[in-house]
Amino acid sequence: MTARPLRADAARNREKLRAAATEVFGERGLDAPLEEVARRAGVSIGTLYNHFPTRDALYEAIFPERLAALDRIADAAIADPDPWHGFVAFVEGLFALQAQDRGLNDALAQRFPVPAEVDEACHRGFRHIDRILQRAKDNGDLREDFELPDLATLIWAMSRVITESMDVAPQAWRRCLAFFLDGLRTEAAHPIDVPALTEGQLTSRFG
Amino acid sequence: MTARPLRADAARNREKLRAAATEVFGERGLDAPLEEVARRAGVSIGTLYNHFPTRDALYEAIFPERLAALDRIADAAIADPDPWHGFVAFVEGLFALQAQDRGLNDALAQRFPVPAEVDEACHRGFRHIDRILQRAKDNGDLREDFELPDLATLIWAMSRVITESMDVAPQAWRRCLAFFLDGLRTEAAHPIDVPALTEGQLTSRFG
DNA sequence: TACTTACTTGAGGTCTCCCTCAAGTTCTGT
DNA sequence: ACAGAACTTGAGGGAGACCTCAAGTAAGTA
Repeated sequence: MTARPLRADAARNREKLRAAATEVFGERGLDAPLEEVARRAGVSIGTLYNHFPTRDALYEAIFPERLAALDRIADAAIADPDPWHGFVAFVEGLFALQAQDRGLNDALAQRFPVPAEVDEACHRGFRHIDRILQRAKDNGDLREDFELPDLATLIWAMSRVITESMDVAPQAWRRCLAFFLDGLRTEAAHPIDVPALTEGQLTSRFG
Repeated sequence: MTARPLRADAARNREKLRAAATEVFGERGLDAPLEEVARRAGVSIGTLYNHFPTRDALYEAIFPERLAALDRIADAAIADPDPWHGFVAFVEGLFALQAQDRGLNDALAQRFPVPAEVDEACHRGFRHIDRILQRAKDNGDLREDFELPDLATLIWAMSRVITESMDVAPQAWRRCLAFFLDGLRTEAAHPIDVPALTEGQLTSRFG
């Protein structure tokens, strides 16, 4: 079970690959060619496949670190004495992360099927987030009919705004978000007759 | 200059290609393989290139019809006695079109560079739209700081929501839009400190 | 009916990315 | 210093899409 430790050069290469993957996916998104990752790591494509037999294995090596950043943002949001402010800070922090990292943007918007492990981490995070929403609702700030799946659709929405505008106006997504947030306040709410996505609908989009 | 008329079989093939392209791009988006278009038209790939030497030529053959539908929706919106209702009907009609046609969705969200002619048609449409917005603002319904470029970002946003949810919940985008619209009412408005995209920023995203 | 010209065909070259594996290289323990 | 295990290499085969062009077919005209 306990695999014997990697040889020194192998460990070095593995780390170079991880770093290169973080860079490349961050810049070009999750569909970046693996040969670019290998090239940037200064290693042959064979070595890449040696360490990470599949694309998913690379994703798994990268995402925990990113998702941890997200957790920190969520924690801060929950700790915020003002629930609405906490909620706003959370979504702004989330999207700022996405704006910095095309790969994370792709992953959160689920533009590509993502390995189970990463997916599960997102779900754990999401449950965490439920508390942020609930707190803001209980305080009368966030409209009652905004549910967790609606946050997922907001992520889809913003993910495109981010990718399309980032090169030309890196802050433009904040404006779009501001309009949206103004619609999420209790006093702005008008009844909506379309139900939220179900958990099943959210997860069934891939095989 | 006045090209002599096409031979009968050629005219038939050209039309079959147009129809197939409409179908294929509608289902699979603007990046659908041209060989699929040829296959569906029951014609060889050579013939396709014969009639439409570039992808853009195909787009140009297809979009005028679609954009005309959009114009009709805009006209109806302007004719609406209630400016806010007209505005809402316009965006709902717009996104309903996009939900029916992945290709149009791609084109309006400018997911791919689109030929100048199509682009220009969009711009003409957009100026038209300015009146819809202005009317709703003048009537005190639409917040003053919502500008034309903000509609472009809304299109980006919704285009992703549409593609991601259409297979699983074809109406889900309406819910997301409803939240957004609630943020566009005058009485929901809170000041926003990020400026709208400029015309230049909107158009400079491609070479 | 036969000829000319217009049109169609699809195999095949190119490109990009995927992934594999036999041969070569480098580390590590003795 | 050596043997052997661990690791790396990159050429190469495969898949999918792009686009071209020489050879073949069919429409229009006399």
